[in-house]
Amino acid sequence: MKLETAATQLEALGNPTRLRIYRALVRAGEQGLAVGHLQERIGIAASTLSHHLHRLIATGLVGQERQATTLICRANYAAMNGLLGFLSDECCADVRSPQTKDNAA
Amino acid sequence: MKLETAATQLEALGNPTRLRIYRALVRAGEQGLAVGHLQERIGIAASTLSHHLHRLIATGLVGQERQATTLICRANYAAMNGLLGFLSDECCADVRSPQTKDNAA
DNA sequence: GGCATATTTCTATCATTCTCGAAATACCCA
DNA sequence: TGGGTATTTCGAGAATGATAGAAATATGCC
Repeated sequence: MKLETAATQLEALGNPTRLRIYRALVRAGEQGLAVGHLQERIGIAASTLSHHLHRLIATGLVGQERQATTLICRANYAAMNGLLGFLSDECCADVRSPQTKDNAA
Repeated sequence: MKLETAATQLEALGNPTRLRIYRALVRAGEQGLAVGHLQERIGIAASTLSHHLHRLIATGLVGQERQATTLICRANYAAMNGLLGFLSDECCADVRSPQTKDNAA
């Protein structure tokens, strides 16, 4: 994973409102959660929620699927695992042997 | 860990420049890295680097220690582990059993 | 087609962030 | 104390982000 991709995903999760949204979606599991239900749960304006959802979707952390008039949102677990992998590989895994890694910034 | 704390740390890592800084510090290991060396490595203005370092330090992800005229920066591995723990516990761990968690957003 | 519900897009405002150069400060050494 | 290096603070400009109300669009149902 490119550093810029990881940064974009981290930034997406780095807003309290979006982190709440994402957490709610993860807790909803495979079943997902409709935008309207998300709105009730988080308690923000629909337009604000739409804005934040777009950012999460743009990073690949969240997916959407239409079911009739409602849009079901789901957390993309693979994306989160990729991000955690990046953090582990690039930023955490070599605490005890930093010299084994390319030291370029 | 509070959600707001996690969001602040994620936001701190969610900027490409800061993620580079953080990665360089992690790779430097326990020895740490002087601000000046960081600047050479990342290639940004000293004032910009200082600004970003402050944000990383404010979140607890990075620590600083004075050695004469130079300031040594170090990654705070405990903080990163706490953040990864939050993501696992709150956002990832219960993929297979979402109903066992408090569902409030 | 017409209505109802769900969601987005548009528009606007306010706040924050990123970046850098210049000036100021901190620390050490002679 | 004077000078030199390291780093921060100040000031400013351009860009981006968060928020929400109003209007527009999408979909299904009758």
